[in-house]
Amino acid sequence: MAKSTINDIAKALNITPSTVSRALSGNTRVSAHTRKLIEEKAAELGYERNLLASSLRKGTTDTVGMIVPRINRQFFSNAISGAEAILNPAGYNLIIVQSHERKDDERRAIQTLMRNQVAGIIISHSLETLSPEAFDDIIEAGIPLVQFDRIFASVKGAFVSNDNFSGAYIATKHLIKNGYKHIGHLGGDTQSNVYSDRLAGFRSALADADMQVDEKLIFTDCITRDKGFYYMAKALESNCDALYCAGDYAALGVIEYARHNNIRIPQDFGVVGTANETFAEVVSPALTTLEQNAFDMGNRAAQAFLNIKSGQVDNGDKALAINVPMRLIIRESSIKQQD
Amino acid sequence: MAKSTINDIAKALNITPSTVSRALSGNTRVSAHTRKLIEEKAAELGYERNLLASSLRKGTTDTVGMIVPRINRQFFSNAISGAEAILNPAGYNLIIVQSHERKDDERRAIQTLMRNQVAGIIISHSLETLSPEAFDDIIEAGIPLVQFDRIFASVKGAFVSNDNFSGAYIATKHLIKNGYKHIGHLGGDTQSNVYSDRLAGFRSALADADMQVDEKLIFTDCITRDKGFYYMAKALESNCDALYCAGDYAALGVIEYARHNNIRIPQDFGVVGTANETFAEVVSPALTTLEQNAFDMGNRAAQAFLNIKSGQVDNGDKALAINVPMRLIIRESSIKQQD
DNA sequence: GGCAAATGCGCAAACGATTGTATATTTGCG
DNA sequence: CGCAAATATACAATCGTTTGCGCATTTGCC
Repeated sequence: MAKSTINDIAKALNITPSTVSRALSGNTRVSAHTRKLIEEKAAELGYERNLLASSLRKGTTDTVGMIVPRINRQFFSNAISGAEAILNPAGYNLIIVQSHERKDDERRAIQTLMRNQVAGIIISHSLETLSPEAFDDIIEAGIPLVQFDRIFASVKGAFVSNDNFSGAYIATKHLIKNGYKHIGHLGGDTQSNVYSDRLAGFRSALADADMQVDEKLIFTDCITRDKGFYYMAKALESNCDALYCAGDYAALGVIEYARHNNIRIPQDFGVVGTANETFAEVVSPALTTLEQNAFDMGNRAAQAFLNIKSGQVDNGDKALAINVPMRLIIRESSIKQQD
Repeated sequence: MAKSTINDIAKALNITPSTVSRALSGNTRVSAHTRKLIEEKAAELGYERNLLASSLRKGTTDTVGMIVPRINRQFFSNAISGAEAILNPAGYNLIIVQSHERKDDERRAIQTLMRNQVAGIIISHSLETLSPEAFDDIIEAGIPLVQFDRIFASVKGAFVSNDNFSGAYIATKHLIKNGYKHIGHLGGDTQSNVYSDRLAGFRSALADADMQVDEKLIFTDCITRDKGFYYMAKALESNCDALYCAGDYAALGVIEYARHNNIRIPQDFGVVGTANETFAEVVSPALTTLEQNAFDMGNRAAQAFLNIKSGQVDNGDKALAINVPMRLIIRESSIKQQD
């Protein structure tokens, strides 16, 4: 019932807490005999080390904080699993906090984590966060910081991002190769590296194919299903015949608009999404989409943290800047068929 | 850079740490004048309270641990958000751990949380966990415990579950009303309350309609897409014409099998799923499904924790046993049409 | 003006674990 | 056997906060 401490064990055995501590923390000089006694007593009393006390004394915790906009997105939940897969074996616990895409929540999350003396912070910032002062605070406090996916380039320190530019380039190229002629883009807020890079990749692919970019076909606040539906209508007014969407939800809206209006995908209209959400494979027609290797990104972000922690790389050093390739998963929605 | 402490503030102001502590923690007897001085100095030094030290001394933390099988399921991520929505305003932080449906991971998670002296634990156990000894440990250690969704009835203490029985009953009834004659069930491991209750509800609905239950049409290890696909074939061999599935992924497998084999849903075959995963609305035909109000459940679980914490209810008391109703969302896949 | 109550703050002991240093005991070796 | 070295344990300080107690000083009230 009442939690037991090393002092209880010490008292019961008529020895000092220091010996108990040493015995329980492993290797230091304690005789095999007393060690055995201590271990037995500890088991008997159901002793569990109080990590608060331990961390306070040691001045470091084995907890890493991870802040993401929302955990109910495949991308982020997989990234979390990827980070876990590295951190747990390394003896760290991961604590996960959602910012709900809100700046204030994010700030609060950072504060909470710092007050809890986390060993490091891995973050993908909320879309509402436009300036990263809070991030600099983290580094200044000497806490290892790793940004992933959504990056503030101005912040010192490690980051792991998708190669959004190349991904968008490939996706757009794919639409071009399939014979679509008037290709548009449903993107997100270009204040975010994610969306500005995707837009840039889109433009670049068209330029390389000597195709004109029609600015009327570029929408930069379109990452939801509703918006996708809405802007699809707009795009059609400008004779659009294909869209590269920076998000699958927007692409879904596009597909639904097409279905409601008897526009045949992929024959009359091509669409490529981004993220490979679960529904992408299942929706009809199945959605061609750019996959982000979320698990891998979480993995690398965690690895970057470990590298900083182990002193291989300074916190605040840009040495750990990683761009993870994206992969185009080709399905039905973008394969133009002759009829 | 170097983190500052109340001692730093005290020294700078030539007062004692106790006064600083009192000033910073609110109301106690500190003059307005010194309080102001302290607050200014704290801001100047960028002071952040060290929660480890604080909690150690106070003997309690403001952190609640939540253990779920996986965060990348709509149900669990929404339940987490629901819990957050209650706990954050109440001054608690939520730390989330995944068990990955593994018994050992779950055990480790419990241990970690307890070592971190969490204020309480909210858990939906892994499917691998068949006996709940670890749960009793939690209560014995005096830590408030709330089970949600997946419940061990033998464990003392609060729980919040779906009303799986009534939900399955309604879903099955719906298929009956739509004229399906030979209805089967794709369920999960009946060692879990979730699936045994759904199976019971299914049986009960058939019984109340004076319909025979064909045991060959009941499958109890079928909650994945692949299994759904596979058992759909089996079910058809026994002339099945509708399935109530205890999970949407299995229902998806059913739909895919039907599509590949030119079986028309809903005309020739009816299907109802459970959980209302994102794809349910999007798949074609759109899937009729039983919605679990995950957010609400998380909410109530958190509320139950608060009730225990505030002393309104004893930890280990069954008084907080809540069954949350499920709601049938009727879509295309179960509406038998005459043709 | 005198006395009780309230106020403001310091002192010091916790919370539970870790760890540098000191002390006692044992061991090894010539 | 004697002495140095190694081993096993104890002592005590420390991590940063909180908090009961105590002592001044101020305030309020008759």
